[in-house]
Amino acid sequence: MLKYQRIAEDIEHYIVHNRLKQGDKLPVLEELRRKYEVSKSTITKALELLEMKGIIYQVRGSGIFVRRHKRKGYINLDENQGFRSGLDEFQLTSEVLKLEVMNPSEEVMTNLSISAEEEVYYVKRLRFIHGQRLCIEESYYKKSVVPFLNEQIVSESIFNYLKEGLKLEIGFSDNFFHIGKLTKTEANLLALRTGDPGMYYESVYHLTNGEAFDYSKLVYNFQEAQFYLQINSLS
Amino acid sequence: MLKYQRIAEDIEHYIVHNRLKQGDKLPVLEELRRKYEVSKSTITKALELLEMKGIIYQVRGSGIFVRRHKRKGYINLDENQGFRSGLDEFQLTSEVLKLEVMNPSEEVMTNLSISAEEEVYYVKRLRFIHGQRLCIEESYYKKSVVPFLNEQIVSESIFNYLKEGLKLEIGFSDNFFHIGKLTKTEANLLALRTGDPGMYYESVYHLTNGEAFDYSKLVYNFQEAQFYLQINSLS
DNA sequence: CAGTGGTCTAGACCACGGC
DNA sequence: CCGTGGTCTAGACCACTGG
Repeated sequence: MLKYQRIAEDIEHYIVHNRLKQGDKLPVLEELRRKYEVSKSTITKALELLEMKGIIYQVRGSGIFVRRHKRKGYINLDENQGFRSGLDEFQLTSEVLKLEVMNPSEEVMTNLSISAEEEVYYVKRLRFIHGQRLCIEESYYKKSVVPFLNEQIVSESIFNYLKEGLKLEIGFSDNFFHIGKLTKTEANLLALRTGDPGMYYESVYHLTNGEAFDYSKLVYNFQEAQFYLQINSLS
Repeated sequence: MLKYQRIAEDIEHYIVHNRLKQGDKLPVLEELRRKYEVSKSTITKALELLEMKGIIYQVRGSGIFVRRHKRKGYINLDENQGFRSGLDEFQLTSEVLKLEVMNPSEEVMTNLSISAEEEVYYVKRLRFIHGQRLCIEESYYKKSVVPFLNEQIVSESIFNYLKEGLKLEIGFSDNFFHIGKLTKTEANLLALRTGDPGMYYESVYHLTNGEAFDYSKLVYNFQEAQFYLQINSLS
């Protein structure tokens, strides 16, 4: 593990452990530099990481402050699935509806940039949060990247398996969503009524080398799904 | 303007101007360094910025590549309002329903971290996209930060005024949303039916010094609203 | 004007990809 | 093995905040 990652982690732990609140001041840069015995740039890099994660903000001429404006019960879109699995705080379980190897449809071919010959795993799950129906999930994984899946893996956290088991390095994702009315089939699965509100969410996940390996389509239950998102300015 | 910002902008223009596509390779780091006559770290910083913005991705041992998986007609949540105003591509107009100075409600006090005495501007607008009703927006601006607003400013892009006119430096925002059914009042404004799907979106915008200055509540029309979001891994 | 964070440099060394 | 991006250092200088 790299120095700046270790330092970032340490500072994050420090914030959590000391129950620091929004706006609380952290030690100044020079002090951190002395504490960790690294160069200024390394500390800067660590703080930059924490800033991107929405954990702190830095004010020139003033100091480094804690950013903590989350609301309880909201799912963080950034750490959804592929990234920092912040869903641990939620009791998330799954019922596997389908698991098979297949050839991709046009839609899947487009989103994963593959040909009709390349096989994919198809996984359809019903996901529960605190025992309530949260969403229907249909995922397609490139078989060349994810060579094996079974009922057990798929009934737990797939992304955890991809990262811990297969050591896949996930780089970035493209996400699209809109609101609509549930079809009869969708409503049945979510124990709602036809025409009730639903959020339709699509993701394409890429490895660090840019290769797309997962295309997922989700339909969220309007009664259970609430999200939050921290955005930085990036001048 | 800083060196690394200027370089990042230049590279972005280069990508757009040469119509580079997803996966196209950019010149290698050393070449860019020579071209711009700066140190390696400065180029790295510029590329990091572009990476965060979702414009490129870098692969160690391989190169720098263009990332361009947007879908047309989707609103980018990152560059919504406060940030890179990418809404220019959409024909966005507003009808002002209300504009007044008032004392904050409990809800506004909490979200802006202010007391009951501190006055705020209240703006209610109906926003149109390509002439269609996109959303109802209710915004509260701290009067101490935004001392003046009038009908004309408010009928155009408020954030543009805040940045260009007032020279406010926006640092980050916290965003929350969920799905629900429209009330009668909401449905009337959006020309939909009571009980139709809607997306309820709340934002709190902060200056670079961490001070919250805008709390906004939006209700999106399910027929017009579709969003995208690029997420990076941030190990 | 002292304190604090931000930019930039030059250069050493490391880690990964692909031939 | 070589080319490529990533980390890290030490230090100079700059820009903003707040008393």
